[in-house]
Amino acid sequence: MGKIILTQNDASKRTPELSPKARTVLNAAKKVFLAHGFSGATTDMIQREAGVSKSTVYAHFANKETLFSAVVEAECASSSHSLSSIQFMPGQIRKVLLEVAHTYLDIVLAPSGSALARIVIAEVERFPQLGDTFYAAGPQGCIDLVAQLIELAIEHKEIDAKGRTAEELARLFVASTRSEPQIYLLTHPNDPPSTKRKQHWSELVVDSFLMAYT
Amino acid sequence: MGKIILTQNDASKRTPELSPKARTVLNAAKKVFLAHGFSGATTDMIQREAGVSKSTVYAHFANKETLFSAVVEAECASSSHSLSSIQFMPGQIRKVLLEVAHTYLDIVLAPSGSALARIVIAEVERFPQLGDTFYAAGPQGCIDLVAQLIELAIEHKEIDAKGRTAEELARLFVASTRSEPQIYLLTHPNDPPSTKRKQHWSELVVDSFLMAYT
DNA sequence: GTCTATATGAAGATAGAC
DNA sequence: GTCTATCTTCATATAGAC
Repeated sequence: MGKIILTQNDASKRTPELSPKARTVLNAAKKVFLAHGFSGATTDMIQREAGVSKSTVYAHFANKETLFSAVVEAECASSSHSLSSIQFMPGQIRKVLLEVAHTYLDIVLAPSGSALARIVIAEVERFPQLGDTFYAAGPQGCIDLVAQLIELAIEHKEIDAKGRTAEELARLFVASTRSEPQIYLLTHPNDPPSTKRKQHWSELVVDSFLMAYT
Repeated sequence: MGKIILTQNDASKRTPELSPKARTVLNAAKKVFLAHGFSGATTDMIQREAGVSKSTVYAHFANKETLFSAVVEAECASSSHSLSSIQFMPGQIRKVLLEVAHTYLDIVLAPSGSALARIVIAEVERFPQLGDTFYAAGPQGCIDLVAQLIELAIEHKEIDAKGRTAEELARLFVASTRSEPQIYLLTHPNDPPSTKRKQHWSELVVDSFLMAYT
């Protein structure tokens, strides 16, 4: 938990010097970039959305690339926040894993989550470091959390790793949870899954995982 | 098997009237679009790559959008071809599933496979039908194959579906296989997984699946 | 059908006044 | 710092000759 609070401090300390106008520009840029991607977005759109002039944008951010990176990094930092509150509960491993699956799917499948994945995947060759930032904050962050939960469950004899490491099991669990709903949404932006579908998928994943490793 | 041959016929019949010049343009466009995406690619690049003039491009394809769609559809049609040769073998379910996993990962993680996924994900809002085409040819095509294999395995008592349908199990298996290596590669284009890593992941996925459903 | 040359429009970035 | 007006570049698409 201490770790989690430190992460939050890092995030808010990363951009403490942003003036109100700069924040207005950043919020407008977030909206425009998430909706249209890097190439599809224009500085005119951002300028209009922010209600400022073109040169105000360039007064606070050197160019379009800098602004894009700032938007993506801010989104990555804030996106997986809701996962950090999940805690291990003895004797409730199924319930805990279901909560992880629900929460992670809610992040990944939210409009902002899928838009973030879409623009990072689209632009990672132009902005290589954004791939690291996204993967670390998203998939790897969730894997680390689940690995900790699984280690505790192994100690409590609620999970039998069958010779695998907790990290391997976590990687498999998180991948299974995310994969199918995410690729479907990324290829069908106008057909988001219903709550019922998300629940059904989470149960399939968790029950299959526990059948293998109990 | 008859079904597979029909699919091949459809694919080759879809563009039978393409003149040599048009095919030259299409191949050049494939190379340029897969490397730079839709917005990043310019008709100048395609023109130069094909060794023709600008108006030759427009003589065969109405505009940049039409050319892009043609490229993506051709790639989708040809990409998952190697999966179709996999057949059920009694008493060898682990071996068969490992072969599916290896083959599917080879497709998904190949340079052309990941580039295809990248540009479809990036441009699906501009070209909604390409999302359908990609998902049907890729993930869903693999799910259908695995569902058939699992049905046969259930008949042979090599798999116990535990109340689930073969389609659900196939969806889970295919998703687990693809997810982690794919999202890693899509966010780290210059760090493709080694053969050893692919093999290790395939074994983790297949063994976990069989532990749950045997 | 194919080429060269060009029209047209859009978008990133800047100059100069306040 | 902020604005209006403009510069410059570049990409799609077309016109007209062969």
